[in-house]
Amino acid sequence: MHPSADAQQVPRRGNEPAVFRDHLQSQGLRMTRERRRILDEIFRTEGHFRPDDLLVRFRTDGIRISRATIYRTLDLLVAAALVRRESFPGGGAHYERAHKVQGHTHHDHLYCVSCGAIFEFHNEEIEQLQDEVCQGFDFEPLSHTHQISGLCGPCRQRTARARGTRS
Amino acid sequence: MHPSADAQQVPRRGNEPAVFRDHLQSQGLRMTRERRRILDEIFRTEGHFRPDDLLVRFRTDGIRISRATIYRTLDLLVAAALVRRESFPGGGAHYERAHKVQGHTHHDHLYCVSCGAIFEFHNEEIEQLQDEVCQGFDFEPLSHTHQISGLCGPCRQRTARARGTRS
DNA sequence: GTACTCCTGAGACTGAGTCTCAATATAGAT
DNA sequence: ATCTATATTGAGACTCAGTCTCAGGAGTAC
Repeated sequence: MHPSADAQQVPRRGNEPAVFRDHLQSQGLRMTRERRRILDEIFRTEGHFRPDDLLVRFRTDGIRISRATIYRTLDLLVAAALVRRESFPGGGAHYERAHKVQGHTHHDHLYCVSCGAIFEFHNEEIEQLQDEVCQGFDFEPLSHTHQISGLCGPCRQRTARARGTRS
Repeated sequence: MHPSADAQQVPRRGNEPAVFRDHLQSQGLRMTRERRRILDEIFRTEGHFRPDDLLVRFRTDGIRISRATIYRTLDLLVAAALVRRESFPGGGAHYERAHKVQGHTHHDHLYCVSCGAIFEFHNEEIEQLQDEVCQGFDFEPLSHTHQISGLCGPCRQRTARARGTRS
């Protein structure tokens, strides 16, 4: 890959409004006050959030932005690769800032199907293998969701015992 | 890990009813006609299915099993690691037979955020690294969801161009 | 067979996310 | 700065997956 091209591909931290504007323009879409406010709100805070969290925060601040607009804008931000969507079994979608932006790391999840516990992990080798897979498909990875479901320590012992005793 | 224990851990193909029964018994639950029929129906066919697909198939065969029972049973099958749950952005959950069972392989997904195209991939090295991650957490992996979202060929060119021209 | 509980079905219910459409705001041209 | 074409918004109705309730039915142990 071209190192110079790469430098342009990875948006700098703080550069999100320009990236978003470019994405919108490329599709003939407009940067509106609502879209800018939603973007600002997301990049003002860390961590996961749900669409309704944004709605509540805006309401609290006396800003009226409709639920429909929030959902529509989140779709655009995901398409622009600025925001990442994550969904856990049994819940609505969560969103978070994309971690392609310089200086961020990201994590994936272990999910216990029995008790619902969530653990975070990060493995650089897996990340690299993913990129190789994508190359093979002429696919540009923007984000990913990697959840391993299974049984954590305590739950595992219970289920393993039950399975082992009878066949 | 103990190789002998492993042989017991991996259910043999065709052994699903016994595995399910054991799981139920271990929780003080019962193997009912409905649960058995749902299990049979799932293991009679290959591929993904949605809960309502089962509902329709049963209706077609003149078997009345309620939606509630199907959902409840799917939860139990997931907990017993016989069935795997997969959810794509913007759609309800899909289920499929778990692939820990001998003689099956499984795949993960590339998902184009722009056009919605889905590609399947399988990478054995990633699988192994996952297992290592799980060991580090004292976590028994039963299934996983690994989706890479991004841009496929045509969509990628459009977005990459838009991002590259202005900064 | 009896009893103790778990299980099921029907449909009401919940909550996330989408759609509609009239009113409004944006980007670009003049 | 003004104008115009058209993208965008808000409010709420709507859809649909999935959950809950509860009265009647059915496993399982003895």
